[in-house]
Amino acid sequence: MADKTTRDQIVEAADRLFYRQGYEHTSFSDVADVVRISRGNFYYHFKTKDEILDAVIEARLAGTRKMLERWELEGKDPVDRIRSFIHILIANRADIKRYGCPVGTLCSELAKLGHASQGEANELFTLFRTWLRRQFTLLGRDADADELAMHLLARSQGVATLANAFRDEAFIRQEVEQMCAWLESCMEGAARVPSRRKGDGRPKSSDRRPAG
Amino acid sequence: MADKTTRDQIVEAADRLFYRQGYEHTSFSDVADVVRISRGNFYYHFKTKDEILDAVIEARLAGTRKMLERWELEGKDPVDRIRSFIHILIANRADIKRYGCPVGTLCSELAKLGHASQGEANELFTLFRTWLRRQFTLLGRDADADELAMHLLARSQGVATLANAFRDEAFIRQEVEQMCAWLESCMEGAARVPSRRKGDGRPKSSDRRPAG
DNA sequence: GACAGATTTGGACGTTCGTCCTAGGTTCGC
DNA sequence: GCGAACCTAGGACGAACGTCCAAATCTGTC
Repeated sequence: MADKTTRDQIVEAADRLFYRQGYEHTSFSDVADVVRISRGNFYYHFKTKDEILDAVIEARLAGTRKMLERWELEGKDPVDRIRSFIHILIANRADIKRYGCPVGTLCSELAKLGHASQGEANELFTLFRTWLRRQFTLLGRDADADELAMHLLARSQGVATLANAFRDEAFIRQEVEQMCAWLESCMEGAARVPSRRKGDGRPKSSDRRPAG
Repeated sequence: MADKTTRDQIVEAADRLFYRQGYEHTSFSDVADVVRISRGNFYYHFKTKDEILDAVIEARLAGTRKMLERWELEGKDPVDRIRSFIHILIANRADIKRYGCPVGTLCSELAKLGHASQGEANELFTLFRTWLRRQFTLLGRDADADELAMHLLARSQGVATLANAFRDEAFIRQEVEQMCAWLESCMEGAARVPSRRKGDGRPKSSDRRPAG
């Protein structure tokens, strides 16, 4: 902690505060109080508040990419990897209950503000979307991989929103279980996972697709 | 429009602006510009900004209750009524794409602000939850009616969040279709709808429950 | 037409915000 | 141990905010 640069400390504190209080509702003073620097010091590291936001988003993007790579390596097959995604709801349930989803709430807020960095923030969603899509493609669901990815993303978002509103962790567990069951049912009758090979002539996967 | 009281006009304009820009990001001046009154006039009708918010929430609650009653009357059976709920996503797709869900985004914002009116805003969710639960109960799903209601609420929320982030109306249609299919599959093998009678000794409904 | 109550006006007030500047301190190569 | 580059402190600045008030205007009644 002590050897981190001031800039990193600012970004880290801003990240946490933006998540907990929202971007607009977090002031320079709030961040300064946490990092223990003077308000004027910000201007040396960032010219505007928007620049801090961009740095925070960039940090989150980097963290997310790293996490997805880890899942990619650790998961023994796509189903297992997708389960990793679903289970972040469990891992972060306490924060989600109190503050909602970090991605969803940020994107929603920036959309309302008409903020210029909406696109960058949405990239966070796209990261998950693309990653999930690849997993479903690997499972032989080429035709509707994106649809399935978006479906799963949406369900996670909804769970986070309601868990936050009702302050209900049990609901998270409940829905996570159902999402995992849905994932299993998705793969019923699907061909075995191709380790690496592509285009192994599997029949079209659109014969049966429980996507809801 | 002309014969509406100033107070009603304020609430109406604030409602729209809170939805589109967020509560905190909407100033007295913004509302004043829309209603064409001076900023000072607010104090005559409302003592604080929070009071306006409470009035807006109350108006939304009243509107929602009325809508639910209408669905109750117009729907020929619970499945049909639940479909009405699902289809608000279609009816409001343009607004949802641009501003997200009015309920979800408000609750999320107030949660981040630590605002005192969180409870009142969440009551909007509870209204839907209770109504949906009753519909599922009428369908004979007593045991998991609340679970099903929450599930549907969550999915709607997720759809709204993603449709907003990706500015994607097609995704709304896609998911609505799947939700309707899910609703049908929910009722497979379920007893016929009991018109009014309660406790007709139907067997426990937990034998088969596609809730995900 | 005068009066009383309801409504509206425009601006003052104090606070907080993001931004910006300047002066002082620290670090490190030479 | 000196100078340059890096970093920080503290406060000034104007703008915007929510709040509040005194005066002006409107409305209906007698």
